[in-house]
Amino acid sequence: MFTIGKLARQADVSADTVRYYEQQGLLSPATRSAAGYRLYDGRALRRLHFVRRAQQAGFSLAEIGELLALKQRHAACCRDVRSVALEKKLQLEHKIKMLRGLSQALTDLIGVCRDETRPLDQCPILAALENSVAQPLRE
Amino acid sequence: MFTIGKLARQADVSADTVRYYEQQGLLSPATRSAAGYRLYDGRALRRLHFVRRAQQAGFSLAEIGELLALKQRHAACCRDVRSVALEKKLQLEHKIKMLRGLSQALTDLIGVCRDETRPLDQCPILAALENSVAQPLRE
DNA sequence: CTTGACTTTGGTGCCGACTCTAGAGTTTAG
DNA sequence: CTAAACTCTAGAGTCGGCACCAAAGTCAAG
Repeated sequence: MFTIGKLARQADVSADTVRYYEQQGLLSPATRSAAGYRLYDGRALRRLHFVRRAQQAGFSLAEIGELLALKQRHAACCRDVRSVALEKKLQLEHKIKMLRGLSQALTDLIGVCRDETRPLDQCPILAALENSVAQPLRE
Repeated sequence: MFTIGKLARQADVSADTVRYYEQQGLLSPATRSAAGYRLYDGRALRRLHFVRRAQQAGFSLAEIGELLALKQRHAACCRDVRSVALEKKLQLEHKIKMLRGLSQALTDLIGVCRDETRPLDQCPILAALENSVAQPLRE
């Protein structure tokens, strides 16, 4: 059993973050010491790692909460987890498309600027921004 | 000369948004009426369009502030604008790479889950999240 | 002249994931 | 025994880009 600081160091997060996760219902101490210190065990450490890794995989804390809830319910099966992941992947790809649209719009803007020494009032980038921008992707 | 509501409608934003832009130093009224109403002219409208289009191109309000500041300085030239745009494009592409890494990590996770009816305690997705996740891209 | 639409200011709230503060109590190393 | 390091709670602050509110003043139509 170890205190919050040791837990936090092992997962490379701050103690504040651990307390925040607890407040969000993602992680709770195995028990408390007589003085009220949170005490964690190996399971808590694994759970904290789970949270961090799920974050690295792009899940929000709320979504991680769902995953953890699924883990609890024995009625749930692997398909449920898989569909959460699929849904998240769709969201990610949508976002990527939007960003690619933005990137392309910038490429267009940069492309129209040939003579870099031109004074600003003739800058085609600024002119393009005043009139219109290559449509990214509509949301 | 028109009041804030008319300006806002012409650019399809709310009057609150226009005031917010003013507070951020992006846009100010040409003058005020005797009663203190903000009064805008065509230049303000063009500027507001500029702000919105630059947003569509992926610039934050702070970055748009830089672009506008460049427009003011006559010493600046087209190259300066171009380099702001290039920088922004690099940031965008970095973000896209990160997201693609996430998406790939999710693909991997989804891929290991073959038998969807398996009970949760054998779910390979959850197992993978407990142990490690395909490294996205390190920030 | 009244009604309703508009505008003003200053303020608060929202999302997400923390981060920091203050003041008090606890544990540990020397 | 003392000083440093740690932990507790509750609450506020951060970032960006607004939305929403109230109370009061102003303007245009009928």
